[in-house]
Amino acid sequence: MAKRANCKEKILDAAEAVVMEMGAVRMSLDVVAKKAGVSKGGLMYHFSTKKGLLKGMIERMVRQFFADREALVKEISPGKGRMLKAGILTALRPDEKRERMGLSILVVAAHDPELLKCLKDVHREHLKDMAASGLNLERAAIISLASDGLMLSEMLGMSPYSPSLKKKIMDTMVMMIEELESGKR
Amino acid sequence: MAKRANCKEKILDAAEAVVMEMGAVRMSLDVVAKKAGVSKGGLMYHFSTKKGLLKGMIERMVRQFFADREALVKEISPGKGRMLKAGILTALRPDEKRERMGLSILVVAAHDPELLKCLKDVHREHLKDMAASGLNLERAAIISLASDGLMLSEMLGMSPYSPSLKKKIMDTMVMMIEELESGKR
DNA sequence: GACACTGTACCGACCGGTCGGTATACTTAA
DNA sequence: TTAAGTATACCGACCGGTCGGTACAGTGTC
Repeated sequence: MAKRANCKEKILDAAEAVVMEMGAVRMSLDVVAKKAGVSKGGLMYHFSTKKGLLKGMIERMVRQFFADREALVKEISPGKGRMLKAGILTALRPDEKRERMGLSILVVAAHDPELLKCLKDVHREHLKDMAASGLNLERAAIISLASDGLMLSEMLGMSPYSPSLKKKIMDTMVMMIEELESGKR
Repeated sequence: MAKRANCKEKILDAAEAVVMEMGAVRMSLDVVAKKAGVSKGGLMYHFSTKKGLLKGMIERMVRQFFADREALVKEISPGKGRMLKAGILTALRPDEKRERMGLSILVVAAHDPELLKCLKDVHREHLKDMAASGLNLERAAIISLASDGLMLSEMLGMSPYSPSLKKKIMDTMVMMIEELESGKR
């Protein structure tokens, strides 16, 4: 056969869809396989354990986040806070991809929290970038954390912010980064 | 008999401990019962379904958060940002109780996300308080979100911040609230 | 025939939930 | 005083079903 270079992607998509529709604890291999339109054997061929599937989910998520940020950063005028802005705008962009990203974190956290260590590495690098950017570290971290908080709250379905207020908050975040850039504090 | 007013509490403690030790998906009724030192039947007597147990977990968590904040707010000098400060300091106080609080959110999110709606209500009320406080709403929200972000990141084990940096970040948050109070911004 | 898969049947552990039963304390009323 | 009845708290065997994982016999393509 060999026509499926994207078979793994299809399975990963299915896994996210299952989590979205049925909840994190109900993401079993059988239902993911069915959703992806492959047999259980087929799924096991690509991901030999459930842990492998979970790992595949976060790794793809991280890859996708970096790719999206990469694409966005070009549209932002240069400055010390450019990367921070791009990160926030990427994480908070209101689309289904972003929603699925949160779900991936949730399933993995529920099943095998140690797999999230790779996200810790991502955050650590992010922190290093911030420290090197010349912005006030604590204040930059707070803005970055606020973005995480908003994303995570939405993923848990407990964000009380309307889309319009969310938009205003995002604008204010960008403004605060610019204040940091100008040293105004 | 009647000596056990705290039997439910004991079970809730056990449930949190199980999540902490074994992960959210492994929190089964059998192991919670064993951990609590009661039989399965005993557990089912107090919480007739798993959903009931989960509900008990978040409800206790919310109660505890408010009680702790209530106690803390008295120690903070009056001002428009008093409640916000107390909330942040309560959510971020580094102790085991706080750690367990995050875990409760995680299990519930994994098993039955709709039970988190009560947290949405809590946040909504919090937002109303902020709007009424006279502080700049977007900026106050950002600080509050940063506190959520830090707590949630820690709960997921993906916070890259050292305790000392975390402390500095918390201090900066308090400082920013005071800037907001003085209308400097 | 080697490779890249698919489909299905199956395993044992574990899941949430039920059920019949027990022990103890309190209430009632003959 | 005591026997009967009621309510509360708890036990643990058990049920049907689901889980992650295995085994293996195909199947179409190079």
